[in-house]
Amino acid sequence: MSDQLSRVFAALADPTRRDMVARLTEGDHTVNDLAAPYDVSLQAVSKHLKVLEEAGLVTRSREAQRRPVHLEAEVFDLMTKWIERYRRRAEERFSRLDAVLASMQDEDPAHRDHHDPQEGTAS
Amino acid sequence: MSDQLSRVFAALADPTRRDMVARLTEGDHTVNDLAAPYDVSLQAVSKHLKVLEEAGLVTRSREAQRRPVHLEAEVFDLMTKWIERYRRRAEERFSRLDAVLASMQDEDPAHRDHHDPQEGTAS
DNA sequence: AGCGTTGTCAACCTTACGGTTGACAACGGA
DNA sequence: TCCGTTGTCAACCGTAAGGTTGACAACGCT
Repeated sequence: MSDQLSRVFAALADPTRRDMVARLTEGDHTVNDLAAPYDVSLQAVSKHLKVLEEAGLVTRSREAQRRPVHLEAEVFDLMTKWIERYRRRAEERFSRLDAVLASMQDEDPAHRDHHDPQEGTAS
Repeated sequence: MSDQLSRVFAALADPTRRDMVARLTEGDHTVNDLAAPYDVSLQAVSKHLKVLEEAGLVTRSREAQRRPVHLEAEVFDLMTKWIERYRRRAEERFSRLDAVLASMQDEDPAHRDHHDPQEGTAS
């Protein structure tokens, strides 16, 4: 679980943590505040926050004895970039496939061009 | 780990599985084929594929004794939707904050509106 | 029919995860 | 100064994750 992308995905794999992130989009919250809706101990929530923090999704400052939690939405970009990169690749592949199928319908089925689309080097 | 969104995030939290997904954007692969680059047993790869399959990211058909693995890229939308939804919320909040700050400079700082925004249900 | 290839299933091991309780630090307010 | 509030740290527990090895099913080939 070394790299950040893994930590971000792992952090968001938990429904409680996703819900916390969702609520933090409305503004900063204290830990008690965040914990209120869930039927778990405050300590458990504290642990969840640690996970979110280590993923870079959240930062915690100090304000007297309170510890306001703040969402760092830029980290979303990390995921979006990864997802969009491979979604795009998959779609390009579909287009290529469509093209091949189209040319197969167009032309004489006897001897087809074997398009052999260039294999892109993975990552 | 009941809901699909959790399963998808969890599936992509593993670097090996992310790499498999990345390679599958170039086209279907057999299990042995997929396993080749990694320094783990074939059985481990088989398990990874099971995780990806249960997350809906991948399907497996049959072709003689081979079991070609196919990427189901539509599942990406699940994540993108979730991410974009809350990213947008966070950005809207920034805009509102900017507006408040602007009005605070403009107006008398005595008493401001307390917005108390409606809590969105995270699903 | 027998063999090699391809892949899964089952059992097991170790480590990480999510939860608990108990102790305690840090701070504001009476 | 003492107390309540807020939150973290540490120890522990049960379960799931990711890895291994061994057995074996399913199929093509000769």
